Amino acid sequence: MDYSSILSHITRNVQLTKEEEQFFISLLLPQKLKQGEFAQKSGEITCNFIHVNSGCLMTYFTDLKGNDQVIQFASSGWWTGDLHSLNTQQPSIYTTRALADSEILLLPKVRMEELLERYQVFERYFRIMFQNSLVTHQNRLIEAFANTAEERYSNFQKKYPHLEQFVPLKYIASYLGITPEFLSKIRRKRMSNG
Amino acid sequence: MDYSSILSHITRNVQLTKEEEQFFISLLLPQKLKQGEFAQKSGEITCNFIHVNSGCLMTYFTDLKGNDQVIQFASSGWWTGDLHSLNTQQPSIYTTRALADSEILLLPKVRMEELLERYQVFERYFRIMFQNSLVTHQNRLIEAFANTAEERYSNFQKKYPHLEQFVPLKYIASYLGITPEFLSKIRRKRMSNG
DNA sequence: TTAATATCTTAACCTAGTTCAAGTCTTACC
DNA sequence: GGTAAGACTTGAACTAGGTTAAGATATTAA
Repeated sequence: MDYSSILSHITRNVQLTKEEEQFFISLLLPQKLKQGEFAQKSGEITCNFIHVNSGCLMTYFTDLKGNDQVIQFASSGWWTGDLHSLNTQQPSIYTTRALADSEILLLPKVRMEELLERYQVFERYFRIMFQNSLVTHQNRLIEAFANTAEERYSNFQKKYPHLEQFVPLKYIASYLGITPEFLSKIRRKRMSNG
Repeated sequence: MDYSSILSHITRNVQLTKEEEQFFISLLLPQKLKQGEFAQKSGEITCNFIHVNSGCLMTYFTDLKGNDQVIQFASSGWWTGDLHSLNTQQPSIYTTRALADSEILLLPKVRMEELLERYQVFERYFRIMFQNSLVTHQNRLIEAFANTAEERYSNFQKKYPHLEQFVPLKYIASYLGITPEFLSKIRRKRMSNG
């Protein structure tokens, strides 16, 4: 397994010594997923924080009516998984699944705690990472309320130009908070208007 | 100014020595706001991270059409402000304003950096705080997509029972992502159905 | 190659939520 | 005390987006 991707993402924010790098890598469990396979199923307790090394995963939530609601797409360089379940060790309400053949690195909860205890630089790294992630989520919230579905679709395409090629449209619709039928309408309207 | 509230919120997550407590407090700038006054205006660069000691603040975003979109209410014990502007030192798109007479504590960006440099325990505190905040934001996102306006209003009332008494309804409507008119309708329907 | 299954689109009809305009109730201020 | 301004409600007309159901296009499996 290639660790250069995850290390370069970390060293964008903090500097690591060789020792810190080595220890960090020693904690990670590499795993390969084929398209459609699960990294985490809802109902299970989340034991690992997940880093995407290559490929693409999505996390979704199945509501009472049985509808899947896509919360997040995660491609190379992203952390994903259910933080709430990881923190509280309650069963997760989310499912995380590979949209393409993917390589992921699992950081088990107890190992992560060891890491944070031992090398303070990782407290800093995760503080910065969560802080940035929070900003992203705030933006998505504004996006969801202030824009129409069509605007959200445009913004999605700008932001994730590579995703649309291999993510089924129904999941994109779900991510945008609309039905696949309505996304179809938007796309059709676009075609005729140029 | 009384620092027991902020200290107790911190020591819920990490332990502080007397020295760390003292240093932390020495960085804070107390400020009193009367109802309606601004803690931060959009267009300005955010210099401070804001902690609410008493009272209540709201943060909103004014979109291109001139509509205010309420992002967050923050009452005693909450951190608020614009993290994106604080990080990047670009002008903020948010306004933060007192909904009631309030006491706030400002932690200036440079002081915060000093603090994190000097006492690692605060890296840990803010890491945990941002991590929890992220979970809250994820939940709000699901809430926004998966529930009707009426369900969101019910959940809001359960979650913030004290707010409705002094927050103007139009801001609650904005927080819920609907128009004041439609909130009126929901309330009316509720009355007649019991 | 064919059946089977999942994805995507179309169209008719339906509803949650918006827009706009008017009217009531407070609160604040000269 | 009168009037101005903001907050809340009401109702009628409208629209973004949902629902249902059917058909068209992949994609997969055998």
